[in-house]
Amino acid sequence: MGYNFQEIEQKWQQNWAESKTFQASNSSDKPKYYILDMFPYPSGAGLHVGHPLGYIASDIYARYKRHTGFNVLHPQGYDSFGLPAEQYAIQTGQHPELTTRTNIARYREQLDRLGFSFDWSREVRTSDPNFYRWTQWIFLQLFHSYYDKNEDKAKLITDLITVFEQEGNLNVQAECATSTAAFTAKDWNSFSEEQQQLILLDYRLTYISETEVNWCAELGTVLANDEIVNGVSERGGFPVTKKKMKQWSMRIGAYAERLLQGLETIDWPESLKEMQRNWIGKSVGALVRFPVENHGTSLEVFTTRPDTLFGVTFMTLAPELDLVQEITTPEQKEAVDAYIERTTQRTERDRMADVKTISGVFTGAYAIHPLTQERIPIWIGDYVLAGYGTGAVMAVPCGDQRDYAFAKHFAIPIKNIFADTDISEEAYSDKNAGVKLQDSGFLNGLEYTEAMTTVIAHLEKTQTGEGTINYRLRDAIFSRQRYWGEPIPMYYKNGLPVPLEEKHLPLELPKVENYLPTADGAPPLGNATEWAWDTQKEKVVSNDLIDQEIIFPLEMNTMPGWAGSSWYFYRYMDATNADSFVSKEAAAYWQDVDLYLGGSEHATGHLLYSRFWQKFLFDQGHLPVEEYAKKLINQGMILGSSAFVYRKKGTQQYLSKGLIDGEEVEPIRVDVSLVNASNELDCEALKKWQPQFSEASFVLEAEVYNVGREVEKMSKSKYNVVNPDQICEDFGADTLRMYEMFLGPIEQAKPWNTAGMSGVYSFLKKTWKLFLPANELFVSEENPSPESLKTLHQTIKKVTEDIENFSFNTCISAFMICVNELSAQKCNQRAILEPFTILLSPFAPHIAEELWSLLGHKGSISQVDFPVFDEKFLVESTKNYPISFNGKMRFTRELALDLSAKEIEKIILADEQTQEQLQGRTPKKVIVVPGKIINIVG
RNA sequence: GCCUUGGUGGCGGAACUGGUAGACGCGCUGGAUUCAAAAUCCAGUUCUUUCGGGAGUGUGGGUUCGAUUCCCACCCAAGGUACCA
Repeated sequence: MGYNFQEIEQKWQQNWAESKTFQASNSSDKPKYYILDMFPYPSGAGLHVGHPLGYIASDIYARYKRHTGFNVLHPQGYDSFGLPAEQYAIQTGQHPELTTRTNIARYREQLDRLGFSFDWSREVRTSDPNFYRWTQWIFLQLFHSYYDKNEDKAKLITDLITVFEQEGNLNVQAECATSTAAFTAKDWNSFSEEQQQLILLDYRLTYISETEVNWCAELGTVLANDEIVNGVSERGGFPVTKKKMKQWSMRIGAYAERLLQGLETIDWPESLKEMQRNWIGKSVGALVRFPVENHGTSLEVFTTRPDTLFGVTFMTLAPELDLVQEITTPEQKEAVDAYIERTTQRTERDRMADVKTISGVFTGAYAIHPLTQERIPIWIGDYVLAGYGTGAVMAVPCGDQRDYAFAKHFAIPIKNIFADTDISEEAYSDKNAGVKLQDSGFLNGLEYTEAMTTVIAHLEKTQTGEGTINYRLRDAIFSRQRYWGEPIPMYYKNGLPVPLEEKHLPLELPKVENYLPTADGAPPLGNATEWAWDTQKEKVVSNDLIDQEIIFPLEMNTMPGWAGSSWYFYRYMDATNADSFVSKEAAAYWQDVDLYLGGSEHATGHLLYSRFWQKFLFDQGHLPVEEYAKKLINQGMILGSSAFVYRKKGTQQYLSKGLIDGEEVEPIRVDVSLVNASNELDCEALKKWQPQFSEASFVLEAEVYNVGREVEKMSKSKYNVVNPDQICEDFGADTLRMYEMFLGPIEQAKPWNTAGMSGVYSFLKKTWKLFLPANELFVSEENPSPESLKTLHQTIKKVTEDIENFSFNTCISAFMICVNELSAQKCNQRAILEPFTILLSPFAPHIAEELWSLLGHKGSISQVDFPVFDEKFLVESTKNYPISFNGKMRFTRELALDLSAKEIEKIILADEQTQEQLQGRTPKKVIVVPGKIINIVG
């Protein structure tokens, strides 16, 4: 019979499910360990071989941790809100919930087949009302909070109201909209309810504002910056334009500094931390005020180089700035208006396309230099962005390349304030020590660092500016014009948003007939007939009943994809709690995620937003820690290898790969299952695959049609998806698990190929044969030989170290060596085979369970203690004498310390083994380095 | 451009704090077994060679008795980011 993986795997998967082997408890004498995977979006294409990569790795680690005495939480769920299900609904009219359910069932089936040790009793789905009621609840908490800059934490908005009533906002240090005006307690108390609410909206951590958004007309929705790639939508590749809309936003900017600082406390990959740092984009510099000539106002600019203040020869404003209209002189008005008109018409895409083109217009106005009182011309130019800093820059052409190019282009004077530098070709933008300032008043002779502190001190003393810190991170837009997402629990009374109360959650998604935006441009929820809030009956009622007194329209936007995923990892701790998103006790027990595994593509999305919510919920006392994931590992994607056929233009003739040179052909992707491992196409199968190929004729080379290959992301639309089911069928889950780990380091992206599968498969067969050489268990109770013990303990050492380091590919090599050696030793002692089975069980759990039970054990192997490495079994044959010889010879450190070169030479010549290796030759040179190793050059 | 990571046989990839480069697997070659094939087992496999050797970890330098590993400069690839003042 041999190794019957199908029977074994089915048997143990069933056994685990029935005995609830992997259910975690929320209390235990053992230390806790929480290992988390990024939960999948259940797409219609099903699971492909890339998905399980991370899950296999985390499963190995979770199983290892159970073996080493931890109470392990290893849950799984589904990020089940999302655009694809909605797109599918638009096309087919099927409710997204229905398709999502079907997809989840399929995912579950595929996941189960791989033998994961998930605790499914804690499964979560973000689209489940029992889950999203808590997403909505967190949204309300954010709405009821503001950020106090003095205490550097989020506080309740009711506290802020108390302050306003007593002393107005004059002393309030809080994150708020830039437009918020100052008011006294008296003012506040005289404001109408409506005015008060509008002011509070400027302070809330989630707020409504008119924002310029990335609008994608084809998708009918707003996109976040990270959903846009190269100026087109990540999904579908549709054009994106700017549009002003009323949107919910999250004040993530309030947490910029803490998000940055927090990175120092967590063990995440350096590259990912760097990405987040860049995204937050902290710059230290100064705000400088330039009074505008003949105007009451002054122009405020942000600069990272206040030391170059004396080098300013012009100012540039972003064309969108309101101030531009105010200060433009009548003579320049026409030119300025024309320029503004031109820039607004240009889409983001156009603007990116010609970064090199320099454009701008003089406004006719002048600013007064705060230190020299010189008149500085004010220009506008679209290289200045309205959304960063103050939307205005002081231009120092000698020190900034963009300013330099602008000045050259418009023949504006350039003043060199850097002594002994050449700026005839380009600006001098380095901050090197040694370069002294000149022509810079009281800064003359100073270098960068000194000049910075001196000038900032001076600005602050003369009240013309101050040192400041600026962040690139913008507030996150939270509204989506989509159906398949969490409804925002708000209704509108007199145009102002009013939150629902906690007891009214969840606010469930209404039924709609049509998932597209309405004819008048409202989001899909505008199609719902039952989408109004009755404040008396406290329930959702029909839109027809809306009046101005008690029944109001509900918010029609839904939440973005990252809402549910920003906190789901706490729900696993207490998945069925109906009273809170997680109980205090469960959160106190599990605390945080010890190890989080997922792709780096979420670096500036999910992984940043979730840290933000975490800090907020921590501030409000709902969670015990400020960072939720101690350690994070990025697993690399498994890429697909797409296959191409080449159609001769305008014909039904397909040329083999080697024949396309010099021909006009169009490459067409074909399903990879139609191609064999040597890139040969099954032509008959292709004809049947799609109607467009039914009339195809093939031009072969050497009797076969060779396809072209290209490595790219695995995706249904690229026909390069390889699905794990067939591999489980042919080789078994244990082989697939080990093979995916054997493919290479976990962090690395790698193309999928099945070429090496047979190696892993034959390893498992050899393992089986080691226990059952003649289809029957053959195990002796004798004491094992020293060599077998040595092999075992070497393997224990290597496997333990490699698991701890997540170096699973080398770990599997160690297993292969071990089995080869034990086979060669004809080892069949229980004392060796039993520990070996435990070592193997995290990787190949099914075969390990089977062998464990064959060895006569009752119960699952999964909780058995992991074998411990014992050095005494490693026979120290190499202790005092040459480890080996190959032109060089190595001694232990102790020996090298004690002996001189001459003495060592004597030992070498006296040693029989060495003599043999030297084959009669005498060493030419002996090099002794005290405390190190000795080289003998033969 | 900037930031991050990486560059080792025909291929995927090993090599701990500098110490026998190429572990392990695939592929390939030869052999055993078989009527034959599959499966299995054994041996070989960086390149080069006049069989003594010689060269070799992207390129060029440097430090060291000794460098894939450390330092400098450059080239290339992947991912991120971009008129961010």
